[in-house]
Amino acid sequence: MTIVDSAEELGRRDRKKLETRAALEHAALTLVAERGLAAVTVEDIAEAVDVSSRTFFNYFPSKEDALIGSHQASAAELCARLDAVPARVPVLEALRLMARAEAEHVQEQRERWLLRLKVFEQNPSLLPRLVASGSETERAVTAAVARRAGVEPGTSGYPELATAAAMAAFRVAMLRWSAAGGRPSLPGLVDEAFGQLAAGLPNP
Amino acid sequence: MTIVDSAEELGRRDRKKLETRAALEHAALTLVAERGLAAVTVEDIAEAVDVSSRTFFNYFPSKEDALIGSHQASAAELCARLDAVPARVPVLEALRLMARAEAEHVQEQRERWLLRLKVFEQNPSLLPRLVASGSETERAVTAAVARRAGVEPGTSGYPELATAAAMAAFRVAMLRWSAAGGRPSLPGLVDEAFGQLAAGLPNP
DNA sequence: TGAAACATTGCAGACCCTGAAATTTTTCCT
DNA sequence: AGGAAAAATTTCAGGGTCTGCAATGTTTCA
Repeated sequence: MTIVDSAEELGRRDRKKLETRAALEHAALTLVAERGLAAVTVEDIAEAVDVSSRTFFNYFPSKEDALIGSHQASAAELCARLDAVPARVPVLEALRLMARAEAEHVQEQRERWLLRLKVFEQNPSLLPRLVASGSETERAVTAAVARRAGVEPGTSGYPELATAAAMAAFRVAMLRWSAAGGRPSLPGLVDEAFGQLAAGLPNP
Repeated sequence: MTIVDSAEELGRRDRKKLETRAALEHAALTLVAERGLAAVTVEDIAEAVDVSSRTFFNYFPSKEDALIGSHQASAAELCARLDAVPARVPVLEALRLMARAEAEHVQEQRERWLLRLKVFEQNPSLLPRLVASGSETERAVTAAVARRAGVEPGTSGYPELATAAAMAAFRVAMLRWSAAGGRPSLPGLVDEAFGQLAAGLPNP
């Protein structure tokens, strides 16, 4: 949405850049879905888009990053969503709202994400990166949680745990959604996971 | 402990293998702690132990794996611990006991683990691998949880979520322990994290 | 001791990723 | 339109990771 909207305000150059980036991403996803991660080289991907391999690395720092894509919510975006929730709302509830918003964002790009998740399932080495466990996003969200909870980071462990648990809930919801072919409502699955968390993970 | 015990029943060959493996692990950890992950090559590590780089790859499939080490509880071991807990104990409580046992195991190798965790903190790209994100261990534990909870895996999402949350709790406890220089009791920190989980992560 | 089993090594090679310089394309200004 | 400035792409060179394969040692056991 953001991309499409702003694309019309961009010059030819930046439009082409976005196109190339999207094409590389798409080629990477489809090729890896077909052959598996190990059987696809960067050169394959670059050739499918008809650019040099060096150009690929101008867009993505690694082969994996092309699969993860830039669709990932940026740390700043997630934190902004979190900060937008009134302070009286409990932390876990605020995290749930953040995750819901992200889930709706994902559902808007159904096909793309279902393909991506299929690739992730078939290549488990990519799984940890889901939801940006790059520890950059996690760190930022953790800091935002610490602010909200009124706790100094690094002492109680609460912000770290709440953030990690929320990420886990989101990841589980995404994988269930994917496993069910994208049939159920993703925000619904997110709510369900957060509900179990809030209830203290009682026996089902 | 397992290693030391069984070492005396092994022949010279296997004893030397364990020695070489441990030496490579130790060299990798100390070198990376000194210079950082990117500034240490496999050849550096191999040379420090006086073997060829090719031999390094006979022991570890990648540079990172030498840092993670084989001290990680194997999937089978973790599941065995989980299965050993009486069935009437709630799932989360059983996971807590499993994590505690693992924590005690870690504390027995204090220095080694503190060095490892220091390296992990300084090289965040390694963090996702902590607690066996190999998704092999996670899968096995998830299956054990599903069995215990009497749920068919892949439908409710409960086993996946409970496992992921437990792993997160363990990871947070480990990092807090490391950040505090290994002063607090690791099992205590684990208990604390699981306590917060069981309480539904209420605002602190 | 001799043979089988196994560990180590050197070598060739594919692949990943980076820096720097050369080339082409796009933009912008007159 | 014309041409200079800016930016993207490409080529090239090179270091690092990791894998087969064949050769060479070393350990084990009969």
